[in-house]
Amino acid sequence: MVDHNLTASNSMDAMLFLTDDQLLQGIELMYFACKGFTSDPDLILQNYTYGRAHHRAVHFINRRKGLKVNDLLDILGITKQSLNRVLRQLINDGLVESRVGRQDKRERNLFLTDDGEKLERKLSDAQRKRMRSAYRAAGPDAVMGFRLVLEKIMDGEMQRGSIKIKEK
Amino acid sequence: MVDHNLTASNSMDAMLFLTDDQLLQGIELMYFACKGFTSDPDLILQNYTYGRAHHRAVHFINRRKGLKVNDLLDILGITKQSLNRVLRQLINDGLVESRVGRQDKRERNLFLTDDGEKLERKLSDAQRKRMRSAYRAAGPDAVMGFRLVLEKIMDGEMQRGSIKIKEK
DNA sequence: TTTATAAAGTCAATAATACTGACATAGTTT
DNA sequence: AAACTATGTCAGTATTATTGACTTTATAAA
Repeated sequence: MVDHNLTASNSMDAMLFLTDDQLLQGIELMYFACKGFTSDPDLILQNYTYGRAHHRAVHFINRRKGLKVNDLLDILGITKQSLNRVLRQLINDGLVESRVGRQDKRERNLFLTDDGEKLERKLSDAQRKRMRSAYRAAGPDAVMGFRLVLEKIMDGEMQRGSIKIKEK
Repeated sequence: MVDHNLTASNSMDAMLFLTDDQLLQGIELMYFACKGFTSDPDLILQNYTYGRAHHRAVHFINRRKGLKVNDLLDILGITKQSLNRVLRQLINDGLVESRVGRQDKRERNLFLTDDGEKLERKLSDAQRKRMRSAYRAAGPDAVMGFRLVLEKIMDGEMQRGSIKIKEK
């Protein structure tokens, strides 16, 4: 096993953590964890006429209630034509409400209806359950590390402008 | 900031780490990190006639040299019809070699050719670079935690049989 | 040795999600 | 009034996945 009783500034860290093989292992770990993470909601979604795209939309509308269509486009990183198909379905089915903006009437603020919240709940419960048991099993210190590394992975992306999240 | 100077058995951990909001934040973090992780190779692949599916195949053939077609199917979790299209292209283009099994001649062992290794290298270099800088920035302890949590997330999946990795 | 099973490969039809390009409508700015 | 912005829509296409049916070749079992 790798001795991790080191500080980040220790000159040995490169040898211990940054070999190509170690990095590839990390990459694979990410791949499988990502896959595992979408599998629970996917199973649930099979009983609906919805897919992952609907899940993502519902998730972010729930997390940033009242966000604008453009905000959602930026977050998801897809074209408006792609989002439109999904959003139209969700609105027609009464899961999402699109309210005309109060200041700027061109804008539409998106909200989940009660039914939309029900679906969101159903989908995220499965993921939360998995996340909770992983967090519990790994312990608080590991969770801090997990979050930190993921944030650092994202940092590179943010700098490239591929992920845009407007913080108000 | 959250005080993480705790042990995993501390009874406060639930309150500190396992609120629905904390869990949703973790879920979001996973989403963005996964997205960031595929974006570098995606950019490279735009210059080819290949997509993510080819990348995944090339990655695992490199990581488990000589693996059988069925092994690759299990790892990727797709149908053989889906894999076949990808594999056929890679073989025709001379990036992957398919050798008849020595003991069981029904089996095909898959290997990367020199050209295949070149592409694999090109694709994984981008990901390794990102992983390396994230690991460096986060530090060794965080990396241990990162790996541990990801493994725990996968554990649930393995138990469900959704991910099958045959260890020899 | 015939029969059954297994590994791999193929063809066809379909679905979900994304893309580009073109265009429309309503509202805001200049 | 003209230009721009936010949203919505239609049409066509690409990638990656699916299911179902079938073939070929090789191994295992009766």
